[in-house]
Amino acid sequence: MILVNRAVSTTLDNIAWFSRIRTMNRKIHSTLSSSSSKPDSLRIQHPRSEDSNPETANGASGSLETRVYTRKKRLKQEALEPLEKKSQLCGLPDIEEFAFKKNTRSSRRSTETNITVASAKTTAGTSFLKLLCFFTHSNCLRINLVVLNLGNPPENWVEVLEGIRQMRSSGDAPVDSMGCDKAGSFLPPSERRFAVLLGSLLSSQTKDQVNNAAIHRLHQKGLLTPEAIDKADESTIKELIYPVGFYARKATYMKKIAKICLEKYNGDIPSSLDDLLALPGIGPKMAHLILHIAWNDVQGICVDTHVHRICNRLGWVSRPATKQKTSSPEETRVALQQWLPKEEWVAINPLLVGFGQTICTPLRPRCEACSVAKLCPAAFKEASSSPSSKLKKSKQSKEL
DNA sequence: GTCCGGGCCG
DNA sequence: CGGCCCGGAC
Repeated sequence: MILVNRAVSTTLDNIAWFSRIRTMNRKIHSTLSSSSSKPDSLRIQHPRSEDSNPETANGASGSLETRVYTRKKRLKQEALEPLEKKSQLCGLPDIEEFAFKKNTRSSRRSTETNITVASAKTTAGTSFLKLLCFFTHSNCLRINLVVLNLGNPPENWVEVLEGIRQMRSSGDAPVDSMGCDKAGSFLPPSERRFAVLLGSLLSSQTKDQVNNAAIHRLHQKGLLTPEAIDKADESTIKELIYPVGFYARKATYMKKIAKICLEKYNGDIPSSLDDLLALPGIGPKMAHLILHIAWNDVQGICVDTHVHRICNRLGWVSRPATKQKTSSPEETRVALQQWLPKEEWVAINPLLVGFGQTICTPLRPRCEACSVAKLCPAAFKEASSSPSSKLKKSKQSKEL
């Protein structure tokens, strides 16, 4: 069985291969519509003959006989992805998106094959039309037709990233000693994931050591499972996690999340972005983090204030059609995802967080200690400002 | 003493 | 949007 998926994300309006997608989608469409309710078979040909890209060669050759299942398009509930909206306006036919729902969990990317069908360079950057093929755990071959748009990456970003990596490899930042990724690494999968979720919840707005200790105390009391949290007193949880910021709120969230996990997810944690976001106390930053760590699934970049601040200092992100800094982490996330290759999406967070803790600090960044300062537009410029100007009524006249 | 932070709530 | 939670870093 083969599942066909189209995931489109692009900022480009008029690229030649849009017509290719249209053609392919029409093919799929007509195949589907002629098949009444039953799934039908479909031939997808590799356009290798007209494709000069060497990557094409790594796929299976010839054609694939496939069965196609689709499902009706999911309702878009948020308007935050201008890219997707735009692509919808381009008049692409609605081949539905096959989203893996419940019961489809971990490790589905192990056998992924990445075939570039076409690529195009434009003033807006480079875009690829790719076929991503992989077997799911239930032995379905899943095919994703993906339009990847790499917007114009900033000059020298590779060099900058490499420089930061080197700075980070020597002096170690707090984030290295303990991220929530270590939480419960000794536990069975489902419990480990729950522990990861708790760790993420606690760790934000909190120093890592404090969070580490809190997790440790919870573990000692056997409170790393949804069942245990559900039964435990909220006040008990409060006391155990106490030194973390917002402990009262977080204890409440933990109770609610545990209950939801038990009732809706059979004691596991949600595996989709949307379902994670629906949990109380879980916003975009933590949802992406949890998806990375617990499910090894990369839907987006985990952008916290460090990533937000540093990307803006480096001039890596800006508001659409302007050169202004992005004003929120969410905006930064979308902008960053437009050009940063997906391979870096997971690594970028710990990298920049650590960098932000040690060198590119919010206040008075240590540009003199930064090896990539010469490539940084903001180097030696900021005495007291960061992306969000936060001088309300202050008398910030002293201090440098 | 003031500001910070992720997410929620009004 | 801006206030709120809460401890800790300036």
